[in-house]
Amino acid sequence: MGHSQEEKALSRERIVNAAARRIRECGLNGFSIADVMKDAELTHGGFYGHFASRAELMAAALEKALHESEIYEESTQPSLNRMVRQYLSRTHRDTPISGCAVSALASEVVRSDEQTRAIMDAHLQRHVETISRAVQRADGEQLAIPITCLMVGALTLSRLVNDKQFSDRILKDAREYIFSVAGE
Amino acid sequence: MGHSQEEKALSRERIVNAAARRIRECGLNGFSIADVMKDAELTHGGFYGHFASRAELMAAALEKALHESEIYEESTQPSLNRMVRQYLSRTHRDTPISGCAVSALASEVVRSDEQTRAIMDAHLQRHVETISRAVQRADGEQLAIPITCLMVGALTLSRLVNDKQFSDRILKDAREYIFSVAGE
DNA sequence: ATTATCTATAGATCTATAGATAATGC
DNA sequence: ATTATCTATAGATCTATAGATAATGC
Repeated sequence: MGHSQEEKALSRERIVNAAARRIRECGLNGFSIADVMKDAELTHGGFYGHFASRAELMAAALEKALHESEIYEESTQPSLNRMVRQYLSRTHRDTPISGCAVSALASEVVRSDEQTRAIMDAHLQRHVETISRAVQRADGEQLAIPITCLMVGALTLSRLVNDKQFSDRILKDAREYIFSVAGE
Repeated sequence: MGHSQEEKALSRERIVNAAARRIRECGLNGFSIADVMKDAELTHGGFYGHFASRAELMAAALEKALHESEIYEESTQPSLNRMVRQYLSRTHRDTPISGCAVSALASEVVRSDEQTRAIMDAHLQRHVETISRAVQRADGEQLAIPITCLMVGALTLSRLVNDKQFSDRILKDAREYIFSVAGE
């Protein structure tokens, strides 16, 4: 049963973490509040002690999910090569639950409410700027958007196809193409 | 009330057409059977005279939606320039309801059932081959996948951002980039 | 006493089905 | 007589709320 304020804060964090994984695993509408609360080891009735609505949780969960896949950008400026190798890896393809939320949710967020779109929009703009700085070419600004679109598109499509060989090829062709254009 | 077999076939076509638009407008789970039947000017109880389940409609609707955005590929071999100008146009961005179903649904289909994924998968492979033939370069085969990923990614992200200027820039940078690499 | 969480449920919505109705077509 | 469609509803599921319970913290 309910305990200290400190424990409540930890409960809230568990709820947000569980939801941040669920949205990438099941999509924005592929799970219920009861599912998330079960993941967080709480009962679903307790949810509204933490959030006023499902929409409020979704906003917090999307921020969390986007921030997780953004962490490496906050350290010292990463090289484009390293970012691309990580983003277009088989490991990333096979673990969407902890991976890039843009790839996992983009086509759904397009149809979502204003707040949800604004959160992903802001993330995307920061991401394009990170790529822009990482491109070691005079025309880096012109390349940043195409490279970002290519990375997101390639990861998404590699997850879509059933044929493992073709999926591997999507990742490989995309990686090598980016290296040939903006490699070091 | 119910009439001839010919009328039934027309009813079925109206249902599939309505669903093919709905999936692109609202996503795979953003509408009910009642919504589709209303669009088709029928009552929702009559649905199961045409389909055994919602899943059966979804398969037919996805095939239809993908086929619509594929029609230009069936005519005489189109030029890459023309395909790119149409795909990465503001018109296409602003009318997802009749546009490319891959961009509208990719991240949802990744999490969908085997049949749904297989339908989009097959379409994607045909699409990559069409692009491959349209690229007028010796290394066209290596370019086809990156160009496809870039096109899908750019359209999706252009629909995501709120800032119209930034959205226009995504389309423009992606178009010009493809032209610079594989233009005629 | 306050509050974090739990149990139980109201109200809305969705898929699928049952039975009625009004056309078709032998 | 058959069948395409309609009306009505059963059963499942989901969000949100109400009231009970068992901790905390003055």
